[in-house]
Amino acid sequence: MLDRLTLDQLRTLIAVADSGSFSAAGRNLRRVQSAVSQTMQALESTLGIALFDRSGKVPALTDAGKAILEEARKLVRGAESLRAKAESIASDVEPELSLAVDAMFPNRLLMACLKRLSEEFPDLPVNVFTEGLGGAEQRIRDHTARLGLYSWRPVQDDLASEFVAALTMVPVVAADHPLAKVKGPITRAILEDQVQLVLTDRTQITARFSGGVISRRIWRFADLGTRLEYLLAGFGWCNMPLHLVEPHIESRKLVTLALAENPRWELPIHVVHDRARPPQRAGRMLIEDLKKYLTTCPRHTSMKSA
Amino acid sequence: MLDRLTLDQLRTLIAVADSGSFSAAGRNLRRVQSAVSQTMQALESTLGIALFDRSGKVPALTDAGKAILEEARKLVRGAESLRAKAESIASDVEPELSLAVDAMFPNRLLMACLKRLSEEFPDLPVNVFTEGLGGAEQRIRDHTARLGLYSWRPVQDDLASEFVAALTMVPVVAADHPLAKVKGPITRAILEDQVQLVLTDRTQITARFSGGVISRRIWRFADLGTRLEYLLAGFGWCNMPLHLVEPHIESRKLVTLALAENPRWELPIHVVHDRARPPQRAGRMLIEDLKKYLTTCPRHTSMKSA
DNA sequence: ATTTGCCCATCAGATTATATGATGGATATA
DNA sequence: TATATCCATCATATAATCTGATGGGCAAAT
Repeated sequence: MLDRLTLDQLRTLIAVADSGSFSAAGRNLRRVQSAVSQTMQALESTLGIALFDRSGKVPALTDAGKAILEEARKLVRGAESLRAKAESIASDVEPELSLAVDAMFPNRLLMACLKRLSEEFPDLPVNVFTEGLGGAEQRIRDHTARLGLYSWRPVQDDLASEFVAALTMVPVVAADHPLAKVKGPITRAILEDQVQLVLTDRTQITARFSGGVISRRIWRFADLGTRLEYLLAGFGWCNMPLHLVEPHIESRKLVTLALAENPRWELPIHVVHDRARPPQRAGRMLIEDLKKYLTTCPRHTSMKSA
Repeated sequence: MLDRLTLDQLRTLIAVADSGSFSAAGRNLRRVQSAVSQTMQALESTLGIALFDRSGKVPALTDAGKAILEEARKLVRGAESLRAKAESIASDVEPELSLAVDAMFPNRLLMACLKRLSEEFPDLPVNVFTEGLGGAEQRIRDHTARLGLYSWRPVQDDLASEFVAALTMVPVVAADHPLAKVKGPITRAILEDQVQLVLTDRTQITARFSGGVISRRIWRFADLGTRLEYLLAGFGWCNMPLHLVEPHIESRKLVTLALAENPRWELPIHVVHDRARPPQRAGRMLIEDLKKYLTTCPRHTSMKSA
């Protein structure tokens, strides 16, 4: 034995501290009391300090013993972390799964897929980050998320993507907005004078991307929810995912604009990961489920899949 | 054995990775090669993954092996940390010693004491933080320093202190400053109209302490060095520790002011620690040395000790 | 092609460490 | 006093690790 300190000694110390006596620890560890006694003596001998005051009926931890107990807990947690890593390698399952999802993506769909994932991998920690423009990609790049679900930009050598869905986008305005009263197709000339409510990128990733901007007068918002509120309040018009505005259209709070150009268009959504960090079993299962769901659930009529 | 993972297995893995082969690792660990081979097999069996690709002449670490190696290094460092803690408990020596020292304290004296400390405890890491007004006490409070050497304020229930020295303070001005030309004692009325160069507290600890401020016109500095430069440049007067200005006085760059009140006064310096964190052997030795040095070295004539 | 040096896996047996069960002493409670 | 529970120590059984021998393989030098 190269060095006499062992993880077993430390686990036994923790068991003694948590159970209150050597024999209780032995019962918990399914060992005889004398084995616990000997292991504690071996640990004291290895470290060269007294961990227990044995003047009472039951040995009491010394101050030194308490300090070492704390270190022991850290070390045993580290060992559990190493074991977890080995297990995830062996099973080809991620130790955890972090998703960065565009705020436009339909949450009901994602929740259904994540519920199934949780049933298959009950111990898998899952983080879901809802992000605005550019935020999801930023998370892939800084490794705070493993998978992204967002409108992906092409020509990215370090990122790999798969098309998952096309999000139907419609131009809408509040029912009491002047644009709602225009008869016939709305030309670009009419739109240019109206306020367009535009999403802005908190990051610098899409800073130069100005696709879809038609109006000369622009109000910018960093998140979809705030923009929707201003839309409903009649401040201007914008393109919105159909599934997010359908209830408001049906309740006549919003009106679809009949544009002369681009009346409806599709925003493609991809699942994206860093090429150096491909999805393992859990991630791959989630991706397959997302695609399957989009094929087999026609009630998501605003969605299209490959 | 409660659990088969051992620190010895992990140390052996590290030795193999660092030396390049099982037999080289065995030589480093003073073991036969077959013991290393068997230990690696036991580790692979314990974790359930292949750590080595054995198709070549020398086993090569797999990707999984590399990932586990990294975790192994963390864990072995944790074990070393626990051992260091046990050793410091056994020897009643601090694991490390951090000092927060007032910038006015004579560095030559402190260096001599620290040199002796280093000889007595060659493995003791030492940090010295030189601080302006209030900075040293802040470090004691936020536990970034264990001992402070500064002009201590009384009535601090959570801090304990010992008087170490009295620092002689003298009012000085640049030789070409108008104050240097005044004949006879300088009254308060004269001083009040001149710029006084004052140290200010970066922290809030002594924010309300304005002792020693006489002039109506005040320039504030956060550090002693900058203040000295402005003093030498003739911007104003101030009280300085004698040992810091003695060379300038002798070279006639600075002149001592003959004040009608308080011509010279003493700034008491204490060694301070948090009551909950008393000095152990190393700290106690340093304190004793500081006191002894101040008694036995009369060439530090600007210093007084208890 | 042969020789030399170095590498590793496996084996049998020696050595070391750990677990078990018995024993006796101590403490706390009824 | 009797009972229950605790621990340290001991002798022995069991398990784990180390050693040295053996044989196979690879790479470089002759």
